[in-house]
Amino acid sequence: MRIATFNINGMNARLPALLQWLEEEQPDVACLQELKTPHEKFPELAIEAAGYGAIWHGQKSWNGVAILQRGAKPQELKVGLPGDEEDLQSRYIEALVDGVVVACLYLPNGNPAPGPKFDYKLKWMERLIIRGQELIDSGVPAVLAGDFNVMPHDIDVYKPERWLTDALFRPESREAFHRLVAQGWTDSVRAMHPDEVIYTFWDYFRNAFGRNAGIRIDHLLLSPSLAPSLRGAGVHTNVRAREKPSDHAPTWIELDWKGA
DNA sequence: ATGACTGATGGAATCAGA
Repeated sequence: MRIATFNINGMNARLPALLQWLEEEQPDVACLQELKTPHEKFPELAIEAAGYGAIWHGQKSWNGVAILQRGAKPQELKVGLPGDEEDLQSRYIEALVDGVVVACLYLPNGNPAPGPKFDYKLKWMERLIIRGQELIDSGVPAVLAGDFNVMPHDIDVYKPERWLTDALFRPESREAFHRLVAQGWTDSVRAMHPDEVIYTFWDYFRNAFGRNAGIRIDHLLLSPSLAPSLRGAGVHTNVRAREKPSDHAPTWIELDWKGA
C-alpha cells in the first residue's frame, strides 16, 4: 500500500500536473492540501477519470484538503479537526482506507510570529495532539499525513540559523511537533533515511529548487500499530522540477499492508 | 532578512503562502 501527501498549491491550477503524477505513480492513497477552491469547483470528474474516488473539504481562495483513493471512494470519518467549533478553515479530513485511518492535514503556517496567526497555529497543534492521542489510544492503524508546516530538526532546513524566528521553525512549533511524535508516532521518511538531507518544499523565489535551498515540512506519521509495516519512503522531487509546479513535492511511503 | 514568485479573486491590486 502506497500513501502519498502532496500540497498542490491550487487544485485547478495544478490539475494537469496532478493527473500526470497520479498516472505515473498510481498511489493507493493521495492526501492533498491547499486546494484553494470552493467545494463545488473541485474537479471530481477528472479525478474519477484518472481512476480515483475522492472526499474533500474545500474553501474559497485558501486552504482545502482532499483524500483520493485508487479505485474506490474513501470512507469519510471526520471533516474538520475537533476542538474548536469557531474554526472554519478547511485544514483536516479523515477517512478509513483498507482498515487504516488516514488523516490528511494542512497545519497553519503561523507567520508572522509572534502574533494571532502564530497563536492559531499553536492552538491548532494542541487540538491535533488531542486527536493524535485518541488515535493512539484506540490502537487503530493510522497515518497522519500532510503539510505540517514544521521542520522537526536542523537537518530538515537548508539554513537553520535563518529560520530560528520563523513560525515553521520556532522552538514552540518544534516542541509541539515533538510532543505529538512522542505519543508513539513514527516520522516515516526520517525513519527510513536517518541521516539524509531530504526536502519537500522549495520556495518559488530566487531559484530555490535549483540551489536545493529547501525545507522538510510534509510528513507521514505512523501509529505504533502501523509502523512495523513501513517498507519505504521518499520524495518525488522530479515533480518539483517540471513546468508550472507546486512549491511542494509529493512525499510517499510504502507499507506492507494487506488491508483489514 | 527579505519577499525577486505564484494562485485566487475579480477584472487592479491585494492577500497569503513559508
